[in-house]
Amino acid sequence: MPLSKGLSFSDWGLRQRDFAEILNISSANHLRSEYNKFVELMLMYALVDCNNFFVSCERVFRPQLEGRPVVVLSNNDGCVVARSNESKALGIRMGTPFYQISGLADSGKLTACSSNYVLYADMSRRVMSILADAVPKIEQYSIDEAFLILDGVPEDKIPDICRGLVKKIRKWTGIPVSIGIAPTRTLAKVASHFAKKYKGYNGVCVIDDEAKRTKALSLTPVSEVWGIGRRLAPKLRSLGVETALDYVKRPSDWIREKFMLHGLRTWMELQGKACVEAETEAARKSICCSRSFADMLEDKEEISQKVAGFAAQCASQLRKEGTAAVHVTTFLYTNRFRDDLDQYFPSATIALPAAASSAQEITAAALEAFRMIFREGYKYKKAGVIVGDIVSADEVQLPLFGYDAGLRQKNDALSRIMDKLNPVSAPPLLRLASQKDAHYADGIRCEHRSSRYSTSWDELLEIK
DNA sequence: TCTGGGGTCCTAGGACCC
DNA sequence: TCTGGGGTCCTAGGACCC
Repeated sequence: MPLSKGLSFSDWGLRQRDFAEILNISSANHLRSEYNKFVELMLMYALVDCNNFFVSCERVFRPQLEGRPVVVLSNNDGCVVARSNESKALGIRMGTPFYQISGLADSGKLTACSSNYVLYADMSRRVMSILADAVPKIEQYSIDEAFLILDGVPEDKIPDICRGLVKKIRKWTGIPVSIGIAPTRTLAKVASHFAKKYKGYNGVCVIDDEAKRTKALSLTPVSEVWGIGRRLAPKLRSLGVETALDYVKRPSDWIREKFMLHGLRTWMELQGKACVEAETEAARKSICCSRSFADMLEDKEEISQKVAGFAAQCASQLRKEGTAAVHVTTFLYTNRFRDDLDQYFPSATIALPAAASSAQEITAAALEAFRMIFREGYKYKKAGVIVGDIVSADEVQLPLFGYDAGLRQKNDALSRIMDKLNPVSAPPLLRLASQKDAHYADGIRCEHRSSRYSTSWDELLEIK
């Protein structure tokens, strides 16, 4: 099949069928036009990544932590979720349970911070708004990462723009960032790792020619590639694939057979052929609220109050986003680390007669599911509620029969009052009776939490 | 003693229908 | 009594990301 620019599918080392599948194309005519578009699309992507983000946020308000080993802990001060370069150098790994390194903290060799998501969300908002002001469009990928969409920006200007952004963000927010620039998202990720790792780049690394690409891939362990996780990395190593370069050198059939479509996408991206699409701004499909308990719980009433609290939080989030959900799932976990105890990981899903977002309806369904799965005699460590099949609130279809429209109106009205009265980031004043005094964030251990410097005047004034 | 939370996508396999 | 295969839908589980 002849194609534009004298290229054929085999030049890409791909079968036509795989190509169509990767780009999610079904008709043959469509395939040709999409392929031509694809070949001509030669965008550059820039990935902005905040360095050790949670640690950097803590350091902005406690500069004495600069240059010292610091970690940020998960909820319940359970395990390490962020590390400074100095704590990485101490050999502390991501996900390490805190009790294994609390000795270092006690002896003053390490500073451990409980996580403070209100602070991190606010700092993230500041960084993102600087980026959004500087380029035509950004795609926020996570709390600490964003892709810059540089349509219409001359390619040779991009590195300078990015170097300017690194300086500006550091100066205005105190957060250090690294930027990777490359023709695909996956390669931009690789580039950002280099920008972060080697001081000489001054925070910006560009992969824009074949020599740089090959060099970068040969220095990148396959386990660090975006899309290759902790399960696949050992499998790849056992097959003799150590570096990202080893990976792209394997034929596409081999990749396809062993790692399927997902692996093939990564393979193309590493060759510099973009096929990971933009994150669509589609609404989310589910919302989850879950917590581990500081201690294991056995009492049915106590756990049901927690579940009611998670459900109320999900409902509140739905209303905030102007959406409603059809399915409500409740799940329970026993303590998976305790081999000596009986294990039980049940879940149940309730389908509502119509998509809902009121605290009453979501909570009632979550509790119904809870009653279906709860068994006496287990020690529960975690519970949660997921609301799924989310639709926009103004598109909710009400059933014709067997449905109390008046009750729904009352429920919605009460929920609106709760939204007005309850503060955004503090325990709510108004709760359902089933919640008793349970708020989704209650009962969480956080003995090392910093102040909410950026969002609370009282706490800002405490800075010494 | 102590081990996070919140998402997405893909695939395999079972149920069911014709 | 014996025996088939294809399509669709759904769900559970596994992989990934931060």
